[in-house]
Amino acid sequence: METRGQRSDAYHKLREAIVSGQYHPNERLVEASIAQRMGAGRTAVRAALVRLDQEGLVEIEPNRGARVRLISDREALEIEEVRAALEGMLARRAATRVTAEDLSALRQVITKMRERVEAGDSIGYSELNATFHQRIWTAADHPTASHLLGSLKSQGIRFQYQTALRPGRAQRSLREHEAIFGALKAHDEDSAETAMREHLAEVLDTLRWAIDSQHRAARWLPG
Amino acid sequence: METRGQRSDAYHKLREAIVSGQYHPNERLVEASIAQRMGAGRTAVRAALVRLDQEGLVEIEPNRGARVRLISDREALEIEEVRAALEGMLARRAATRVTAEDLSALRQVITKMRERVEAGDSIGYSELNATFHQRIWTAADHPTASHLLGSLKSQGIRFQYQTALRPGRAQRSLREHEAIFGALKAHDEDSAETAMREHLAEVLDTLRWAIDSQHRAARWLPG
DNA sequence: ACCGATCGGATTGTCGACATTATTGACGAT
DNA sequence: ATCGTCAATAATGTCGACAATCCGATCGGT
Repeated sequence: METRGQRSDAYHKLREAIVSGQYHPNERLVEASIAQRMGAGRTAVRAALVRLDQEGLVEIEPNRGARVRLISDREALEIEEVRAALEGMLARRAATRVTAEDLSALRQVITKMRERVEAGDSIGYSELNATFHQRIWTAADHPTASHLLGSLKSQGIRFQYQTALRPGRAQRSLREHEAIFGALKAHDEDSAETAMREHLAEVLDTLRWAIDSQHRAARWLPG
Repeated sequence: METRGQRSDAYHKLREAIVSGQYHPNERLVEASIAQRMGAGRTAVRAALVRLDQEGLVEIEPNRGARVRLISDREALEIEEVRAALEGMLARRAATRVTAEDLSALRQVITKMRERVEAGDSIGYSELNATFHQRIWTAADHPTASHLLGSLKSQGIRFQYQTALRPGRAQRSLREHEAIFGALKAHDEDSAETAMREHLAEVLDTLRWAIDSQHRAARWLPG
């Protein structure tokens, strides 16, 4: 019964390690050391790397090994665009399918969000934001899109908190979430989709701003 | 210089074999026989299977091997929905980026499509349809979305030709493509997106119809 | 005749060994 | 001093062998 423990979760472990930032972008992932570090065989690690490569979290160059894939600024923006398109569709679907439980759960999340905004806790807000969106995914009952969104999310993780830095963003974001909630509660497909799209268009704008100001900073300090 | 040939294209070979229908859905993919059949080692085949599993074309059950994944009717519809959302976004982007060459290429494709419709050649039409859409992808210049669409397309391949069976579909489809072309030519983002969305909504409807009539047929023959 | 246990073939999962390939650093010629 | 060559090293890619697992068939008891 206690034979488990060495399970083939090398994939999950490694994935978690990358997403949580234990390995930096462009850092080399040497099979042997990883295998030792997590008590798995090199074979299992290899398989995990192949999966992560296909998933876009890792890049394998033939005969040159694997490294954590660096998501470029441009790509981060593209990911956000795809997310907007997909979540817009999901919001539409969710409008006709939300249950009472979904709605009450969403309402609770919004309440907590409001608290965080007032407390100035932007990282707490960010996490609530994620749960809000994911609750909509489940309400939309659309495994295909949800799967893709999950994968995209883990790729864009590096940029997740940068959008929270913009002054006044949290308040606006909160209002946008309230609008989405209202549309879902009214079971209004069109409003739900447009509200979600407008929200994510704002996020996209904020991300552009964050990336831009990052570039400005990079030019000042070293020059 | 001719040492190549044994490259690790086991993945590409196997993928092509599956997509082109050489292996049927739910058919078992035995590592040893595949390895022999394409002159690769079992290791390479294993890696290929892992990638294909992550890609959704193959399903691996631990200790029970791999089989060609069967895409359910529901999933086919979901895939088509995602495609609609993504291509709508791409059409919008393409509207501001199409070059003169893009437009002339698209015009040529439409001309050929018209020929096919008049000739009643629905499979030829289907192929032109694919090139039309893909040309828009490249015009949109959005690698992230294009990559996802390519992956989705190969999953839904089994349903590709079923939508052509509906009477009168080709004519309507042709008009829809013309509308998309007009919007792109006018560099009108909004019309481009809505034209594309309406087109794919029609495709989605046709797919629903095709699946439905399939079920009807299945009840008649054996019952 | 039915049902459960058990055995055998087939297939997958894992490991270690070895060949292949890049990369680094030292060396020597110009 | 600079460049190219070459050896040393480290990591990846591949293979064969063996263990673990699954599935079906056979067999014996009731």
